[in-house]
Amino acid sequence: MDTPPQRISAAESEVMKVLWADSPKAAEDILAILAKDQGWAEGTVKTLLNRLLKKNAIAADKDGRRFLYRPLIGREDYVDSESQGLLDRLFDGRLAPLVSHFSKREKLNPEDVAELRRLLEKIDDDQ
Amino acid sequence: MDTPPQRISAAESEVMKVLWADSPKAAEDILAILAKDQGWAEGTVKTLLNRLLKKNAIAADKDGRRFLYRPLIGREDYVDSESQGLLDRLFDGRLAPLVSHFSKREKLNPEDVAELRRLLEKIDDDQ
DNA sequence: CGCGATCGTTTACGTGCGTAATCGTTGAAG
DNA sequence: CTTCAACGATTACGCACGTAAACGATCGCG
Repeated sequence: MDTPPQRISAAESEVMKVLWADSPKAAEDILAILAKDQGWAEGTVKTLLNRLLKKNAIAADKDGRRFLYRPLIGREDYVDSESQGLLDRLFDGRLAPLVSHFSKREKLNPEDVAELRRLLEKIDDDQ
Repeated sequence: MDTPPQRISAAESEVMKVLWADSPKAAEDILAILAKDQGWAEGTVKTLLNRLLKKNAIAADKDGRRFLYRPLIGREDYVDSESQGLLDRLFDGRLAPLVSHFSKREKLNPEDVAELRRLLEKIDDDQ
């Protein structure tokens, strides 16, 4: 009876980020990282872990007296839905208008452009 | 004393979208569009308009007995902050990783690729 | 064997949001 | 003038979220 994928909030995604970087991890470790990076108190992190558990976004495997947490949903899937959502909302679902937007806004430095070019070449080669 | 730019919520952005498409507009017109597109009731739209007013995202100019609404913040600025936020959160603020993500996910059709290539050429020409 | 530290669970609370009903004002029609 | 309809303003309400404190179980140490 796994609940269908629910939405992961911004704060929750910070927890996911930690787990995606390296898992499984004990609550203590997660807490340590988030206390440093986000300045969150222990209770905050505990709550977020529980909400993620309820959403079936992570799993907790008993390891002796504590639990080890690991992500159930992949980072790729999360990133995918988030970015697709933005593209749909703002750019009619198309990537090019987004790039165009950034270039108009001069948010593209030469390095970015070079990397994009490399990417396009690679895509060409692949097909 | 214009309050610093506040965050525009998803529902509110639907109202903005209507105004960005064509403004100024009377509440009645906005309502008609959103009732059709989003299925919103009158009260809902009124509330959103007021919240946007409080956020200084739109202005209301008296036109006889009614008001005509117009956006105060530009669509470009909104799009900019939204997309920058996503890039920061998910792609370390860089555009290339996002494009890479989409290509890996096979979300790029040849048409997209062609358009991206055109864009890059144009950017090259411009500098 | 009891006690305290350590985890996880439960409860809490203010805020913003989505959605809407109700209130109050005011111009227009009779 | 009086009353009605139209419009904006105010109030409402449940839910998710960010943030956290309080509670409860449990394991290891003395």
